[in-house]
Amino acid sequence: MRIGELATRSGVSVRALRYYEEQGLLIAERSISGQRHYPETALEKVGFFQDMYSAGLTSKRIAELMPCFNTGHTDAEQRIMLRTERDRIHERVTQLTSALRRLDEVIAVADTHP
Amino acid sequence: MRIGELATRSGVSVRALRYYEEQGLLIAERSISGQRHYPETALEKVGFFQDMYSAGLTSKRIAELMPCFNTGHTDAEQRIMLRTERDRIHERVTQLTSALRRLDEVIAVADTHP
DNA sequence: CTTGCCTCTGACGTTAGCGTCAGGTTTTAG
DNA sequence: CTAAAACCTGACGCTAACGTCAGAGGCAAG
Repeated sequence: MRIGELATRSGVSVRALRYYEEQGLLIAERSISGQRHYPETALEKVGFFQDMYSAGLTSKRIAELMPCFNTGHTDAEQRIMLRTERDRIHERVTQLTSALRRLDEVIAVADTHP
Repeated sequence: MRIGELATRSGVSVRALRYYEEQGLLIAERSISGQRHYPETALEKVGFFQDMYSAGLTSKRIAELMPCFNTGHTDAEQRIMLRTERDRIHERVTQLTSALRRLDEVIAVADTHP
């Protein structure tokens, strides 16, 4: 499929998809005229990118993760990085949960003092 | 206390504290010579800011929250905003948890295919 | 054929939360 | 008293993930 279709189906912008290619995340095949063509599997990858971005990983980190994601094979360094990111995200969940509690307290006070 | 002490005690930079003041979040009293002086309660507020920032709220949003945080009183509009932010954070926790699961899968594969 | 939508490559703009000088005053330690 | 350390106000820099033109080519329909 071409870039517009992938954009609408995956819910990201055309610009974002070209950006992913710039970053080495999602390199498309090209038609003779130079237009990008993506396989169906690109959809899944874009979803993975969104998850990772929303988890606070950088493009560079995600690029480093792609070999693992594609082949399921890793070296020692990659496994360390995987755990590092995992732990970072986990800590972030903890932080967010803490923020959530604080907001809930404020909300509770707001409800009893209307 | 002065800005340097608050910075070290709260773990944020002096620049950040001045930035908070720019954003209307934490306005210090001034000595005659113009130096900022903070009460002890500033520590708690800075912690609150950090929680909110880390939860993805903007300075503007946090500024809107401060009346609730300070006085415990809210109007209808503020209560709506509180719930909106709360829900946003909750959704983000869900996203992060999803990202965490994906990473865990990759890690699991990595461990069984060393 | 041509209309209209899609795509291409640059390349500059944006936003937020600070970092980092520069150049000058104030406070503190000895 | 003096030197170091801390503080002040601008003001420019930075990064990341795109947004947003501009200008030009590509492609299915009528």
